[in-house]
Amino acid sequence: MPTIRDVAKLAGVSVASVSAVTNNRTGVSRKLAERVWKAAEALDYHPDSLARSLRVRRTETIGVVMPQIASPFYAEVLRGVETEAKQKDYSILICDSAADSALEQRLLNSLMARRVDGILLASVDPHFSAHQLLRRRMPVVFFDRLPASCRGPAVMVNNVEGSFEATRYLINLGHRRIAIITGSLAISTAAERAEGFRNAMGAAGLPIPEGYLRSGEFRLEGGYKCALEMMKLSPRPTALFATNYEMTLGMLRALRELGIKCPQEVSVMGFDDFVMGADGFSWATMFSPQPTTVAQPSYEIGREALKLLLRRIEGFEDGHQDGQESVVRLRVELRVRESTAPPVLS
Amino acid sequence: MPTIRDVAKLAGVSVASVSAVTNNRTGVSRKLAERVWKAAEALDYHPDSLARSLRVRRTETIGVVMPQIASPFYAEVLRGVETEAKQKDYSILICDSAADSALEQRLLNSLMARRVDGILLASVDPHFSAHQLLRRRMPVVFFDRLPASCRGPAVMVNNVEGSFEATRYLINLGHRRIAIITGSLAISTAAERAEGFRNAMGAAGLPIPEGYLRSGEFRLEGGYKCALEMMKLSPRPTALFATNYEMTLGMLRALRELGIKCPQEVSVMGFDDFVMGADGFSWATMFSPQPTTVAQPSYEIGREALKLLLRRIEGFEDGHQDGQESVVRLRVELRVRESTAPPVLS
DNA sequence: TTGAAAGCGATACCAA
DNA sequence: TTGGTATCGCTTTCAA
Repeated sequence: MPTIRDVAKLAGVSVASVSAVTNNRTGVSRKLAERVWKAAEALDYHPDSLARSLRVRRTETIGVVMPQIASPFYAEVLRGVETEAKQKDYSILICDSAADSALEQRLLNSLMARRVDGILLASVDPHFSAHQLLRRRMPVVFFDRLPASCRGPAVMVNNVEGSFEATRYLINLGHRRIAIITGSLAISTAAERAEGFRNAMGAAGLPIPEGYLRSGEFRLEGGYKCALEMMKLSPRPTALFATNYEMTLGMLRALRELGIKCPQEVSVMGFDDFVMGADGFSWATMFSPQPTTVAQPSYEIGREALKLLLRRIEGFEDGHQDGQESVVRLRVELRVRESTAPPVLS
Repeated sequence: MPTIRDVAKLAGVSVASVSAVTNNRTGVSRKLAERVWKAAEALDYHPDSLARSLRVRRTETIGVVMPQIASPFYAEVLRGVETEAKQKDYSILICDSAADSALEQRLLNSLMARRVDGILLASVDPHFSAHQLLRRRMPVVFFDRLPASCRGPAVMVNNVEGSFEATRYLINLGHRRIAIITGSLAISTAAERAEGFRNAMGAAGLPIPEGYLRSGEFRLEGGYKCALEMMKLSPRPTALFATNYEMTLGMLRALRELGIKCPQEVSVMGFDDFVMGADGFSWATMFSPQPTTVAQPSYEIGREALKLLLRRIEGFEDGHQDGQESVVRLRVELRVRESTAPPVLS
């Protein structure tokens, strides 16, 4: 691989000049620039960004750590991050922690060793401590969820209100016995969605019987198993509320296996929407029944998170570390489809 | 950020010794090692991998470039790559070319500037030339698809045979009028799947009428639009064969909108399976009807591709560039579900 | 067993 | 406008 020295030699100039040219710095004569470009081309020269970053102490790269890239929600967030990053000429390093907090820790260390300029994090660990990051002066912005001991900066959605609205929608349909399944309540999103549910039930004077609020894993299996068990309760719920994408699918699957018709016998309220890539087709239309869901602006979450991080990076460079508690809340939206209907009279 | 010098100073030893210790090299006294570790801990020292890579001329990192991470097929391939990489202590840089060949080029350049040790590529450009990579001595392994001008190394599936079997299955069910939709025939996977289809139809002495073989975009919309049009043909096909995941969904959606019952009125053969993350639940079970598909061993593709790349990287280091044409073909598997049935007699 | 010093490939200051 | 050279943080001879 040719280095800047090779180019300098071939062009008959100094390395400083080559550097000036390749970085389009002002104050170089056309003649010299041309010679340099020609030499660079002849040698197929490409600057080593490792060496460059080492010197300038900046990588123009940010790291993104999330629990599962394959999940449509996170994939869509990622699209938002990438879009915004491309505009700002930042590269991004994508890391999938596979919902494993030890792996997450390794990935964070690796990102810091790589000297990324900042990190976007949806931590799998609800007790994650930002201490290690702050100590190393690594700018970080949380998204989707906020660990208990952190106050920001973060980009999230208004989970409480969204969950409240969704529950109220079911109540307005006439449902009285509504059961909810959330992720581990240690995770902020799960706790907030449970809170919105409780608020709405309380406001309507409705009880939440034993077994009607379950928290399990934020996964397909979690929704599946919980739905199976909830359908054994008596009195049986007339509506189920699943608080993320995977759980929604799991519940629908359980109902199908039990031969319980949705929405005729039981309504299902889901969470997260099901958009597919750039063409805007919604996956929801592929399912049967098409799930009514609380849709998060995933793409926007990604964009906002990156914007906030870049502001924070500049802040670090300028020396002031304020804005540490700024939390951006984006609005969710109820998308009514087929899986919800008034309850059967009983 | 503390550097190796700071540690050396605090421990009262030379930087060379610190380096020796942190890299667990043999031949350092326990005493010295202890002093160094204590100092490193006290300072919260973490080696700069940029500087290290610059010096050792190796990053222990490989780049993966794919057209769409959000697609379940590629996401699953990625899981395979990550699993294998973790075992071998390699980091991976994930790049989403968003089916944009200019962006793909930028990403490749960025990866090379970052001095990754090798690249895994599913190029969006069927006429991609590996010239640029070879000239810069960058080891590359293609996966999923192989550009026309390249002969390997690559990891792919036996598309021709898989498509042949799938078509034969439909024929054995009694179908005579079978239509297929593929991606652009310039892409090797699409061409191979079309070939398997033709072979099977030919072997059975069946014609492929005008309009029965369409190639469009490898997307949901492509499958959707094609199915709409194929259903207008006369005579109308009794079975449709979609040759990737998104197209399969698009076709099912089109049939539903047209009010055409699947599989009672028209059978649909799909491609790619629908597994969801590590829990092994198949997405296929969420759809109605559940699609019969040709399942690719996506996860294995990822693992094999990484293994092959690592062998290739070692080869480059040892100076011999052979194995450039080795193509690994993995086997697909027909998974019969609900979307296929014998044709209605007419 | 430990340390001094050269060098990886860039950038940037300062002098010419 | 151009060039010489120190420097970024680390590894790696080679000599002590």
